[in-house]
Amino acid sequence: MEPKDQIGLRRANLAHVLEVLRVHGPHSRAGIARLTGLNKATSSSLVAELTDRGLVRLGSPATGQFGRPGHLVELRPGTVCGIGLEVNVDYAAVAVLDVAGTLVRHRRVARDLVALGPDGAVDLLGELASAEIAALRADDAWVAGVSVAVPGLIDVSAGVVRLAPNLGWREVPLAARLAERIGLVPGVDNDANHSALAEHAAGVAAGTPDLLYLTGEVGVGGGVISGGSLLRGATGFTGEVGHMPLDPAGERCGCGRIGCWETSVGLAALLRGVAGDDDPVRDPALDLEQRLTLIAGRARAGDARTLAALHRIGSALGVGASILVNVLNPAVVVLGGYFAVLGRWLLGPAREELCARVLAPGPAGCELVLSDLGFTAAVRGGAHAALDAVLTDPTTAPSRSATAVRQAPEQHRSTS
Amino acid sequence: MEPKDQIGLRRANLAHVLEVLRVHGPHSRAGIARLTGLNKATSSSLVAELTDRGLVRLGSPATGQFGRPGHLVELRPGTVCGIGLEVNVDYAAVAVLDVAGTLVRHRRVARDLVALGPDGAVDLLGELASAEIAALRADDAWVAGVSVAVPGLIDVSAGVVRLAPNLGWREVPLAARLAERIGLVPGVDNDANHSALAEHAAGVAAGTPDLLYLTGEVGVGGGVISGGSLLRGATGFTGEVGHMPLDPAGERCGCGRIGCWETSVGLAALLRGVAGDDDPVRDPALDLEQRLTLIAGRARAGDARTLAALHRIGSALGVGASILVNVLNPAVVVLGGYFAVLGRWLLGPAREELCARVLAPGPAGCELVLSDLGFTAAVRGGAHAALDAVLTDPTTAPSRSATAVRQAPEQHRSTS
DNA sequence: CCACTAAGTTGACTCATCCAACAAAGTAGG
DNA sequence: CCTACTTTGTTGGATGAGTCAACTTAGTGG
Repeated sequence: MEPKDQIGLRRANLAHVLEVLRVHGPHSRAGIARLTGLNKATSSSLVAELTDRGLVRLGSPATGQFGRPGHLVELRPGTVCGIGLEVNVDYAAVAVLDVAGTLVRHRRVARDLVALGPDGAVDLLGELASAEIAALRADDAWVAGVSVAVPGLIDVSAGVVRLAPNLGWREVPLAARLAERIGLVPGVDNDANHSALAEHAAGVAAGTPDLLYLTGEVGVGGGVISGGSLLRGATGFTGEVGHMPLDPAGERCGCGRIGCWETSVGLAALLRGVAGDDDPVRDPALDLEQRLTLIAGRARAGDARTLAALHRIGSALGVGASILVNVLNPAVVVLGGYFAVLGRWLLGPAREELCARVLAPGPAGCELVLSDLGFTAAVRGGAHAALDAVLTDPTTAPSRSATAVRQAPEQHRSTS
Repeated sequence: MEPKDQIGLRRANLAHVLEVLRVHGPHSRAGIARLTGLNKATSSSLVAELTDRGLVRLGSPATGQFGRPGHLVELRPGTVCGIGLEVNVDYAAVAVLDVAGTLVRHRRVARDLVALGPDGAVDLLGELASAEIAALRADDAWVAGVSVAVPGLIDVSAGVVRLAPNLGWREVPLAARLAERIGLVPGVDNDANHSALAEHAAGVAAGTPDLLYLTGEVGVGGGVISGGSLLRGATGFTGEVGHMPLDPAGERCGCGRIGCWETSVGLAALLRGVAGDDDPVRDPALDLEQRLTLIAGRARAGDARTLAALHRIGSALGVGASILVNVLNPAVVVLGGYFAVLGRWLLGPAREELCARVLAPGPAGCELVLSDLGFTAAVRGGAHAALDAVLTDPTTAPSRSATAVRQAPEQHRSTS
């Protein structure tokens, strides 16, 4: 990790320049030198190399007040991209982001993934990814990597899905299986972790070094970013917050235990709360978003039962979140999944409980916001995770001048 | 943080060598080169500089099997030391550790700190620290730093105790106040955080990059080390685990809320559980350790009430720990404070609940162990925190040859 | 006594950053 | 319109860290 070489030092400084551009936006080479603390000459040299690798470009001849105006250096859109994939219960998705953070492409296909099974899922994901990779290569862009979000317990280093209850998967070597289809080894991670990365990189909480992301789906998952990096834990299973035992007198959970947080804030609790057994919301022909639209409509119309249920869920959400806030002390808690869709009615009671229960003084512990990435957070996070490899080691991106001469004969290897 | 200079690179490599020696024990320069991936020549040069700074020394002429035997390089005891301080309700303590991790000195004085108040505490801590600093200077040792552990909410960067309920402190600028007495600015941190550092550096869980430390005192505190470094959170208030609301039908907590974890596993719960109103354990003349000895004696003797209470507490401990384990996924959970003293009776039921509730597959999530540092963990952790400055930047330690010539006239500045 | 092996040192070499001087490209004011 | 001023970006030389390869040193084993 720590550079030990001069070349490692160079790597770190290249990465540092990219980081500065990501955080502070376009700047002249002199400005970069000031921001990084490096010498002007070094800054120029670094920018030259990054330009050669297609990561930055010289933009508009900047707005100067005095003296010679500089040329702005900006992250170059379109040339170096990361691909994010997502599997979920009833859909799969793909997203392409470039280093500038712009969404190049996003596609989502509805499919019953449980019925397809792991084999079918690998086929589907492979197709989605291969199409994007081919399109990017045709565009002369370079693919920095691919990363897949899966709702379940993931062994990140091995690229294996250990357990994904909602998909019915167990011990699926997803990275290896996908690698056969797309020609490069993808990363695999939990969907909440990927979503947290997306929020950290580009969402409402962009740049916040300490944030907590909560997904509201069938289960409730958590992704934790602390000190600027994703918490992984000893075996990669952090953020399993759905089964916190919050009420010994509560209901039985799908996991077999009593009073798990999920039983009061999960999707099942929502449906149970707002709708009786023969309510149209439960129509199996409806998908998640249609149901949520229906519920939101009732809430907007002032339906008492709906509002009461949402209030109850909001409070329970606040109680559970307070535990996590006291343990992790994030600056922001981002609510994703269905929480974000119905957030308007959940946020009030949730904030009330949260603020009442957080021990840390000041308002710092109480910032609770809704994700603006909606259900796309996980895919986008995957793309960010894939891009992270280039952003921390820009030398992995191929040189566009030298390579053409020196590495041209080896092109086949890099495309394999 | 990241080195950007060659001199930053040098710093990082010096630190890397120290790290290797700390983790892998004494090695020859050639061995260090292999372990670090650096060149033999570089390794020699780095070791020479570290020797000059008093951080390492050449030890025994190593045990070789073939070829020329190397001289072992080892962390040098006694010359570069960190000082840890601790304030608690009924005692204050000081500990001195050297870079080799050996406890040079440990002293603990019983005192009613609540009665003394912040001013008295500053006096007492100042005396304890100054005595050690003077002794070390007389020994020609160099003090790398001082760090104080306080049971409460600490603003680490400002060195201010925001709130320490058990001490009755509020907004005490401890770092600044102590700096006046001892001539250097000490670090200040939460006692659980410091204890976690101690366990990470030298306790039962030494070297584990992901661990959770739980203190059993009047309150219950948590220190989290994840990915090899201490979790601090946005404002430095991580690990406030005592007030997790685990039972809506539970007892009222000192914080005013219902069913906090502390109400079932804190020291008050222990006393309530094992002893009636007029039980000798409640004799106000007894201090904590005497009470615990008494309780342990009864448990050993098979007293039914005591055993039942401990079993109940153990279970509650496991339930609460399971939440933290699911969120943080540590490899080890270390129990400190009174949990460690009575651990023999708590561990069984706690492990049972923990293993039943942890979602992560395999035995990884279930390792629950007792601290072997006992009530000294926090002070020791302070000393480790102080040493951390030198270990991450060895160039802060004064050169012993060049300094004698070049910096001799400036000696006064460095001792001020 | 002589191969053999591995440790540690030395001096030449590479390469990244720094430094200082300089050329370039604008603005402000007479 | 021209000149002083300010800031950008480049250039060539200096510093210094790490690498490499050859060499010396110091043991073991036959």
